[in-house]
Amino acid sequence: MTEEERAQQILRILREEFSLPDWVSASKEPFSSLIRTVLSQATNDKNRDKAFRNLREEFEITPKVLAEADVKEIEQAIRVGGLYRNKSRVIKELSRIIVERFDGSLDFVYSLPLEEARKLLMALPGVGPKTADVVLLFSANRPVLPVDTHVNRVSKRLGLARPNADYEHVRLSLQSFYPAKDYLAAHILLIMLGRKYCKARNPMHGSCSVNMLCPFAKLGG
DNA sequence: GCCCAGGTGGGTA
DNA sequence: TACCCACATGGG
Repeated sequence: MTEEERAQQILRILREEFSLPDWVSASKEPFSSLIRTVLSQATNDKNRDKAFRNLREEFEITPKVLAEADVKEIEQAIRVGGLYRNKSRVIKELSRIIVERFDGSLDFVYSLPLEEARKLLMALPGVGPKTADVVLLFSANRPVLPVDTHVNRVSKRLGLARPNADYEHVRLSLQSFYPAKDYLAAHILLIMLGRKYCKARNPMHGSCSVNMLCPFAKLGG
């Protein structure tokens, strides 16, 4: 079996094992997508959602409104999400930059060449490759496959990326195995696999191939 | 009480 | 370039 065939088989198994949530097909407005993604950094979904709801109750989620908002009020709204001092500063500051530099709009994510759009996003404070790629994929359906902590770990354990690969290498490796139409599904499904079977520090989950509960036990090594 | 969660940026060698 | 660390709440 070639690497490509193996990668395809992995995706097939994942599709059988997990069902993609409904929201996956809905594309989201890029600015609110960016704010949600910043709030999600190193935080669980529940707290991210609470923080986003609280923020939306206090403020209209637009660059103009958030650029002018009081940082302390943003802090109070998003506190439940954790890392709230950093994130509140980041939200205000990136909003200000979007107003001043991009005329208050992230519409460039739809139109600019992918690498340019990516660079512009990553130049915003608090926006690294993961956050930029999530916005590009989820709101503009651009062909990038975001690598979060689960995707990174699981990809390496399944041999979809080299063990010492950095963010870009993991992303390009995964993208080379799948057609662009599958990037979203692969991203979500690898996360679901990581959450369920391949915990970071649980020795029982040290390798998917030795955990008989894991669907990849049947793939071996 | 301890560990983890859909990262990023700043510092050090 | 390659690590190391702060950031911080809530849930299991």
